Amino acid sequence: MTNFCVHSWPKAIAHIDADAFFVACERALNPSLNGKCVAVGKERGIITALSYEAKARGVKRGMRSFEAKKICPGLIVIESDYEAYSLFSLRMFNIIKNFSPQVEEYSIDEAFVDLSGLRRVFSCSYEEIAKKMQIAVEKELSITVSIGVSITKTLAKIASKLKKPKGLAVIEGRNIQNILRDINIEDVWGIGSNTAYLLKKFGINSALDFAVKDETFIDKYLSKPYKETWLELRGNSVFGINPSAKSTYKTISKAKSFYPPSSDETFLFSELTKNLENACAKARRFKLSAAKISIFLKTKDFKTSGAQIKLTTPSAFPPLLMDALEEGFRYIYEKAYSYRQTEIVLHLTDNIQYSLFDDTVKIDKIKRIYDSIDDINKKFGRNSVHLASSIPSLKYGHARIFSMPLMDIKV
DNA sequence: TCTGGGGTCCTAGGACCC
DNA sequence: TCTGGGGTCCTAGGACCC
Repeated sequence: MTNFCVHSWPKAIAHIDADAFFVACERALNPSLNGKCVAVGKERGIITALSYEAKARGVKRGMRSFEAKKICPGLIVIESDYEAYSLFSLRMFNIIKNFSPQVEEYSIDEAFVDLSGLRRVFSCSYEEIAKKMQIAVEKELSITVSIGVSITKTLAKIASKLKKPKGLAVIEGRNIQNILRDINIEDVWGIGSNTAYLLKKFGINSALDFAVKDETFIDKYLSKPYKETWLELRGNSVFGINPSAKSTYKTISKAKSFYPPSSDETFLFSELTKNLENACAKARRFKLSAAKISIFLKTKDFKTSGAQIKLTTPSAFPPLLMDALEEGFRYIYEKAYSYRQTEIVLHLTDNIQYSLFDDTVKIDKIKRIYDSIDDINKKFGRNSVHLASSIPSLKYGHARIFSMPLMDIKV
């Protein structure tokens, strides 16, 4: 074991984490929800976010709504409204950017900010800068955030959780070990259940146990990401702040579970077709094309089988991907199994090149058809127009204006 | 917790090439 | 034909995150 000690502020990083964000947005829009047990996720019947009041009654994320209501009578479950939350998120990031240009939009309700050197600018301590950010967000958006300030991202993330909600905590270099002593190893950012299980076999139960392990142990048993986490816990900043807003994707996936599980070939294939159409629509919005598609079927006992198919020509138009989809489906589908989920993953590229052998005239026609389809779906809602083969999967779905047997269109 | 949906990064191992 | 070493690229799968 090695001890470590860090002095002063080699860097100052804040982690800002909104408190019960989705519910907070709903409350900002509808204050009558204040103080009540509230949860979001009505449309799927699964709790995706909940108020502290509901949490106190034992409601958990991922719980079915009806179960949650049993534990917590009077629980108000509302439909989630991602567009509204995204707007709050955007405004929250903009407020934070008034304090520092070095803001990483880590998730819809979290940001990392580099505050290094700003004490002079604001003529106050890092803690006081954080306090100002907290007040600014609450004043302008009527939502509260918790902030942690420390010398690495990993430590800042631990700090923001210490006093939630509406908390503000600072971990200074000389105080790291005292704080880490009380943090469970599985609560460290980057240490998941598998690694926590492994570490516990070596008697590492707290973040401090891990941080004081010597380097030879880390090198012997763990890979790069865990070594980085280890360094960060010891006060060596290795994860930088990435201030560019996310603008593209490497993969786009669409998955959908259903109940009861099914082994019906037509139904499963239509589910996949729908996944494919939704994924392609998103890819087209970002002007991306799939170079490869992955297809997954998940059985009712959570085993996954999958296939990957490389496309000769990258594309984001379902009709041009249907052969690949079918090929992959035939390869993995087995009658004997019941499946509970289908999933499509598009592996994307942004440079679309047509090979000499591709029928560019046909591709161009399909492109024009999809331009209108995207327009119609935008005006009338998702799935207004879709491939005929995805119809069986829509029988319990949303209302649709009309459907078009696209595959039969002569192009 | 018998498990929802959407992402990213890392690594080991195979293919292929001097 | 045999022998040996070393590099790059790609992929599938695992682990993690919110």
